[in-house]
Amino acid sequence: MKNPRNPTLEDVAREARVSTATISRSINEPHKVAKPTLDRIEEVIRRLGYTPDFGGKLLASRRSDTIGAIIPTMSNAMFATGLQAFQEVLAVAGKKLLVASAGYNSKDEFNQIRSLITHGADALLLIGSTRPQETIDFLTIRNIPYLISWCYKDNSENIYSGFDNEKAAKSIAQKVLDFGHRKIAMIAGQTIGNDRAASRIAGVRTAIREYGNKAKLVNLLETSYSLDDGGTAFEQIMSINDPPTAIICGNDVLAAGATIRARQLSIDVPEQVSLTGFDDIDLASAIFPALTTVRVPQIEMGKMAAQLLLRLIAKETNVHSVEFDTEIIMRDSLIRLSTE
Amino acid sequence: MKNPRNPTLEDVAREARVSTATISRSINEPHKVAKPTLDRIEEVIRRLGYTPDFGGKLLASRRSDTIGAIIPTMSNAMFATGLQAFQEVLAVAGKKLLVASAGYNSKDEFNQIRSLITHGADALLLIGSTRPQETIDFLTIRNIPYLISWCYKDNSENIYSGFDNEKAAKSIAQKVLDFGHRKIAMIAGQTIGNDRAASRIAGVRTAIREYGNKAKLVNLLETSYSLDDGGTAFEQIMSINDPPTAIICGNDVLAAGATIRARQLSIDVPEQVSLTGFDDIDLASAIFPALTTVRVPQIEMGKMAAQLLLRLIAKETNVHSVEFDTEIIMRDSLIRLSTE
DNA sequence: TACTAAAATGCAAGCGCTTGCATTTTACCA
DNA sequence: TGGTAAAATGCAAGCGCTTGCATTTTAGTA
Repeated sequence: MKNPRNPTLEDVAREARVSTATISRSINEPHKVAKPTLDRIEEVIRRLGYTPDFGGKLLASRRSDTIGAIIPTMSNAMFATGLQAFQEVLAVAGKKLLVASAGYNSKDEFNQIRSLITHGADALLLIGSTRPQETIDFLTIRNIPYLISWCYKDNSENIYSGFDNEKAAKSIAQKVLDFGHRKIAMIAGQTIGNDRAASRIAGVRTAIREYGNKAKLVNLLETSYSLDDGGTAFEQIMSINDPPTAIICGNDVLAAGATIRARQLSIDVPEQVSLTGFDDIDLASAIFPALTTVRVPQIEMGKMAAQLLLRLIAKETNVHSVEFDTEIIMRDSLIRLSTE
Repeated sequence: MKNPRNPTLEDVAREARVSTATISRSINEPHKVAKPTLDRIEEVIRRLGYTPDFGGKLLASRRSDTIGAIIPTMSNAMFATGLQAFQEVLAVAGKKLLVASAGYNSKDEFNQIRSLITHGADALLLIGSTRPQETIDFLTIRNIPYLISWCYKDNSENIYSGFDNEKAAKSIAQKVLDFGHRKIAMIAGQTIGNDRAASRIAGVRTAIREYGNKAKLVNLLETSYSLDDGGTAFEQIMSINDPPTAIICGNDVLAAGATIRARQLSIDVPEQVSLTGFDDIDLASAIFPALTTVRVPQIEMGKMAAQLLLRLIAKETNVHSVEFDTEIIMRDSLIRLSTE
């Protein structure tokens, strides 16, 4: 995609009366080049408008300084925010971000992984911990450094920068139980290809089971992540005879959708039914009533992911997973049930 | 980042008893290779686990199949959504997306442009139409195909996939005027390095001026794009003696922030003051009262941007700008003023 | 069967850069 | 001033792939 011909190292070398090796070093290891030479070279580079050719550089150095990320979608503020933080840290280290999205399909993910590698990614950021053996084999055989985010497992095979979805979900469910709710429903995300959604369900289930047989998960719906889907699920849940007093939602978007639909149906949140979210995106605090939700450290997670990955690329050995804590943010959508 | 040594074209060639040229063609132009040969090659490729080396390929072909995008930030749902759509179209064409963010700083933007080119981008997606001559010169000299999105200008020098921010802002201001509002304020985004924010202000100004001297822009505040900033600006605007009856916000986030703050201050929206947003992100319909706003075709814009860019890369000649229409979405935050 | 055009394949010259090693220059010290 | 180590620079061999052109093979026709 270049012009007639862009200046090459050789052009610069000729003009600056040094060898191409020196030019290369002046760019990559300037401390190894004498100051006057450096100045002269810089002047020529500027004058000629030289920029290194990526292909040549990559071929010779076997390094693209590019990191690939495969996320479900940027449309979810959750991932977009984390990815932004991730990218900012990379940028400081002079690395670039190659983005691919795979929805929640592991077959797509594998293709995207291959494609990112084909496009030169030195390392990968992946979301979620379950994937087909084929994918894992590919990563292993090719010896590709990768890191998993948005979840955490006590699992020495992989390196994580994330949090324990199950534990977090359990904690919000316990809070709901603490507040006196016994008839509980859940609007979860689609679990196919999404282990986070599955873990969140598991967490809620565990909390309720451990509470004993007074509490019950009266309804569990899986749905896609959109405001409308959340609303539809809400409507369905509330249309039964003896509706739950609290609905735990798999994320804030679903909870927000439920909130909106509740208003349309003149169902009072939280008086008639309490609602909780998950993630703590902007939406959670913007909506009325503001969502009680689980704060997930999206930005910290993204930054840490970048830092760990950079260390992995630098061939550091003692790189370990980082687990983040989540926190329940009390707002207005969850109330204490006075009458038990 | 590769293992001891990954198989190369030569390895495959030796094993399949053909030349490297044939292997190359079997991958890139399979129709030019005889069926039996093709089969044999494919078998060897699979057996050896060969994948083309990006550096070699790029160096020889001068094409990375990678497109760079520089956006202010992915944290704004606005851009994240558009970028997601952009990326999806590219993916279908086998291109990858290299992402950089530059905030609203044109100096940063220039650096990011250089950096993306250095990292092999074949073409660029840029946001906004004003940039320093230095940047434009670089793009021109290097003959880098690029496309501008999120705005539109009648300007044959560049190719746009966007909408006219000024016109759109003017339309919402006219709507506010139509609804009987005469004392109007505006909470705008920072205009430094952000021509969209500036255009939106200009549009509002024009509408009010054209309306005649009965209407007045009583206050105009520029602020960063966050919920809190919107709230602060709102509070400031409403704290004066004779506050406006309507506040036009530069985007939905600011309007949402204003809405939240209004509730905290017990100021009734829209009874005491009407509010309008801009962009129509999820937040706009999720908040209460739902925002009357300007719908911006983020997804269509992103898709079209990708399509145009692909054609630009393919060296098509008659590639022209596409202007999208915006639409006012009437919801509840703007009411008609009964008493004039 | 001989001839020809088309299809298939091979040849080999790069593409622009990095880097280990060799050589030259500089800086410092006695 | 000569000697030495360190700093600066140069040399040149690749890195793995694409592609224009040349050559060989195949298929079709008379």
